[in-house]
Amino acid sequence: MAERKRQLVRDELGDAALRLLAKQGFEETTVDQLAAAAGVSRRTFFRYFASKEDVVISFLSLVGEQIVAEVEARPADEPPAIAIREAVKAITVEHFLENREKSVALIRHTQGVPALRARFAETQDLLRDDVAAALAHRAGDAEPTPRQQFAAGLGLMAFAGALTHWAAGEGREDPAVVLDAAFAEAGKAFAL
Amino acid sequence: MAERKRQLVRDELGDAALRLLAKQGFEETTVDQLAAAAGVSRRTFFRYFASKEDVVISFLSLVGEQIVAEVEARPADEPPAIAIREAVKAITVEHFLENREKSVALIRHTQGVPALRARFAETQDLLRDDVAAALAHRAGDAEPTPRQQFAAGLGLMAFAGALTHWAAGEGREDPAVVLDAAFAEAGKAFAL
DNA sequence: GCCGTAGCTGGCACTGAGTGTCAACAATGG
DNA sequence: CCATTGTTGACACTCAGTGCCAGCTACGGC
Repeated sequence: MAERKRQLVRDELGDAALRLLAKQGFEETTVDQLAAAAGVSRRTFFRYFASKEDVVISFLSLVGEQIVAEVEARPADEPPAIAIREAVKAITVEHFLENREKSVALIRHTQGVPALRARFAETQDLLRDDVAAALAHRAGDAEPTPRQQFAAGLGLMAFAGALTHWAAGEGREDPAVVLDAAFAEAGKAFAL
Repeated sequence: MAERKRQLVRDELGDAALRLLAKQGFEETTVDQLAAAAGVSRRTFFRYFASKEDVVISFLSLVGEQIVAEVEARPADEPPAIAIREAVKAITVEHFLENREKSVALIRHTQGVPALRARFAETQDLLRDDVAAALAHRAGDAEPTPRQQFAAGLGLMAFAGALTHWAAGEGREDPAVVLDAAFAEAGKAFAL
């Protein structure tokens, strides 16, 4: 129950921060202001978020964990491309359709602010390892093969591309359709 | 000629920095120490490198520029996968074979230090846009298509994978062979 | 109800990255 | 010999992130 309270505080803190960031811009806002906006000290802010970027990015990396779990749960004989596509589809639809406006704003910020874009690239890079490991584990291998790593990376690129496209259209399109299109294009990337 | 001198100073500075970083580790070394090792002030260091990570990464992003130029120079009817592969091969062989030890150390550091790995992911992300633009320009398009973006991304992933593999083997293998293998695997990433 | 203890909080001080500003000091050209 | 331009070092400053400690709360045992 202490765990639950901690999560509650964290949500509260994150909401206040996102509101302020949306109003002032990321680079123009200091951590002191974020803490003040939520009514806590700067020190406490850093007990809930490892960095200023973390407030924005943690949302994405939460999605990441669930994608990994979903990939792992997919049938072992399914091709990697399909497994990732369906995993991403399941999680995305669930997460992004509920609070569309917030998601669109979040994605836009992540694309537009250099520091956030960098952090996004970083987390995606780390996530790639985890997805590749999930693919390997699902197939009964101990170590991911290069091909599984490339599949994971390409799948996440398709995911990111779909997110960008979806956010550019204000989130009006059906995520499943956008994702299918992105994965189809990604699959033809190296077509001769 | 002022330009040339500036480049000279920059090289000198970079060399001294890399030597110290290799000895002490990246996180354990402050910018003050890097500056002192080269005999300049901290302020001057930042006139030549935008950040501490930049000393290590700028080498990679220099390679990036040349890859873009090489892609652009490739025949327009060549498939993207081949164009990127050959472009990367040409640049890589030229750059990494000459000073093998330095390259291996650089790659190892980039993989091992979280901050550098993050920066690498970031620059690769930016480079992807440039490579995609080069592909588009070469094909006569104004804007890169999603497929070209995925091709650029997958090509750079293959590049990075090949670098890792090559550095893991102390740089004893033939880069061209390693790259060909990586691109072959990458091409099968989404095979069904 | 009393008390130790465990977790959370705020305040403080500190390190280290990165930036703006300015004065001193070449080097260069007329 | 002088003016101009560019480079450098020094200083001060902001801000992110961390370590440390003292105070406060809540909770279970007695």
